Amino acid sequence: MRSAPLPTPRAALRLRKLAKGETLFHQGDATFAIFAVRRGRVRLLRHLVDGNSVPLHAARDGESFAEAALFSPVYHCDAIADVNSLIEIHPKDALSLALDENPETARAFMAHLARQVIDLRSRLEIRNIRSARERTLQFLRLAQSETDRNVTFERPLKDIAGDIGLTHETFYRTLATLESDGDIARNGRTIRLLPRARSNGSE
Amino acid sequence: MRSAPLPTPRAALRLRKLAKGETLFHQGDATFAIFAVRRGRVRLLRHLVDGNSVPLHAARDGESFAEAALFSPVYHCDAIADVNSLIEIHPKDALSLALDENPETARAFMAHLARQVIDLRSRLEIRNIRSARERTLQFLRLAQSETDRNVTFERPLKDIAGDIGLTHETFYRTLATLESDGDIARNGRTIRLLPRARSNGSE
DNA sequence: TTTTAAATATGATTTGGATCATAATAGTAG
DNA sequence: CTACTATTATGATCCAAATCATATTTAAAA
Repeated sequence: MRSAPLPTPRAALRLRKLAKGETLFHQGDATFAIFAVRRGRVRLLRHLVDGNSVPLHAARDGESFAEAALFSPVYHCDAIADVNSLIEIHPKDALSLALDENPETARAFMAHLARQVIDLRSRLEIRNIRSARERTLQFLRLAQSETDRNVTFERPLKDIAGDIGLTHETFYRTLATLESDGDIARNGRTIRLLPRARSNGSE
Repeated sequence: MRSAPLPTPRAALRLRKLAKGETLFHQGDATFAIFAVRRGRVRLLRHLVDGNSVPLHAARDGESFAEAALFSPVYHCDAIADVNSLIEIHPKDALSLALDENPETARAFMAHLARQVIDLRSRLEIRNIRSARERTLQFLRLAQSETDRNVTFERPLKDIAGDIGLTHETFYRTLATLESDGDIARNGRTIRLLPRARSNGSE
């Protein structure tokens, strides 16, 4: 459920390479664009009045970020490349114009945002499950395709573990247990939910 | 950082009371509106092909939900009142028309969604912090007002604990420890971050 | 190819938050 | 005012996931 492309006119889209540690924008800078990560990882960091800072997000491959810049005169956080990254730059003026002039475009952008909201809410919901086993099962259920019951991860399981808030050790172990219990079948990064993998039958 | 109202024309807005357990819509139903919770709580539940179901979200006071219905012919989950609730109904046709005809309105809706995306991402980020103490501190830092360093919770601390993924016992204990360490000052549901409460200075 | 690094995997141990229990306080309903 | 309920609070114990350690396998680089 990665994000769809932003509806920026082709001609206006720019790309920029960021070296590890390089800053894309600073908190307080005038907003000039919103962005998407083509390749790499960008950390968003908010500085507080008391001198502390709070990590807000780490945007990864395929993710857009700083969408709110469209509606704000300044950025509300720093954006710093965590690793060498390739970034799509969607200039505010072009995007804003496209959104105002073309209702189709506006709808596409709204849909993009709405989908993200849904996705993020469900991720939070999954994190409310304490048990590694149940959390993993629910995650797999949500991630499975509509047609077959397979999930294929394009990224290392190690990273998936982080996504759902488990250490990689615990995630590997949990998958091993689920497999030996007959709840899932595995083939590398492809996992199939087996029929017996039902929710806790106690209710 | 509760959500702003949806930009529905006054005349089109409807209200509906839901009794505890009552269903607002079913997965697969044709979409007719998006919603907001005035008072109460609504659970969103997705049914899977394999017969299992996954909780997607629990929308509470002030929250909008099913925003994606604007862009989909059918609902992708059930919505069931968890407790007696009062719901705002924002009919699709009126809202859709308003969005298409008035760029201002469309912008307001986009901003509403974008703000939610930011908020949700930061909540997820906070959940990546394992230590109850650090998670609580970061949460307070994000929640503090821009001007003074106070946070006042309108809801029971018990509920706040759930929001950040801690049991209420642990949350109470953590606050007590932070207070006795001089990291925060408390007055009921108002908490002030004290200057010495800095991030882990090790990096 | 060989070398090196990253991902996958699993064992041993620790620990911090969950759980269970109980109580005091505040808030609400009668 | 009294009774009842929800919230806040704290102690004791437990346990599951984190941590630390160590291989093995896979993938990438030289």
